[in-house]
Amino acid sequence: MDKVFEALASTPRRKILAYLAEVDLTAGEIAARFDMSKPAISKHLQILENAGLVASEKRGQFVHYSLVRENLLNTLNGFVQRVCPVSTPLKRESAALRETRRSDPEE
Amino acid sequence: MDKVFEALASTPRRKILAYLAEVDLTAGEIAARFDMSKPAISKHLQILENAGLVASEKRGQFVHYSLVRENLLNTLNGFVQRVCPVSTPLKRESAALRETRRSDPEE
DNA sequence: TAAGCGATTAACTCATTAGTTAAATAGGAC
DNA sequence: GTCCTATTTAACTAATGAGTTAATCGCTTA
Repeated sequence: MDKVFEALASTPRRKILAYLAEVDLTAGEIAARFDMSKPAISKHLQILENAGLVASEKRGQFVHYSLVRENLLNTLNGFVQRVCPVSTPLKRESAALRETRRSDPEE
Repeated sequence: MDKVFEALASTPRRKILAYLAEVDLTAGEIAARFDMSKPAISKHLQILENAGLVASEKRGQFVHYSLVRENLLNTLNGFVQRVCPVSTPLKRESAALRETRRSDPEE
């Protein structure tokens, strides 16, 4: 959880997540979208992966990155629950996502 | 938004928010719950207030701090929307909270 | 096998953050 | 006014984070 919030604290990292929300990308494709060196992006990707927010898969010489939505939702949901115990915020979202994944042929 | 995620990146600050979710507290009462100096807590509170996550009110020599739920929910909601556009996560929560506040005699 | 490209690691710099103690500010009580 | 308490500000230190360039690793292909 600490790692997730730590990872989310950086604007470029949140931007990476936003890109990956649209489509899976290789490290190079991600780097091309930023005005920043590749090693810098590589480090950001490591942090995101270490936080469980993205997954990487090496295919040939490319490394493909994809978003891991579940951990993000669970973490934010858990925190919101603790701080705003008024109702049940992201529960429906998480449930909906799990449902989506279950019927998703990929992955 | 950057400020919010920045503020949430610190464990003690998230803990402060959790305390304030239960009850309003003075700066001293908050500091008493941590193994940390008062100036350190004061700085954390400033960061939280600057991010719009807490509000302070000086009453006599005490400064009372309270949680500002709306900004937290809106920010997290907005981000989740961008990254998980699958459905409508925190919208109901925000709506419910606004409803609560509207009919709340306090504040 | 040599060249080239994608990606990461290494080594380093610079700026920022988190914490400290000591001092200042401001209210309340005597 | 003087003292005491609550809180913040100032000044400083130590650790961490974000970025750089150069070097390395691994895969592809000619």
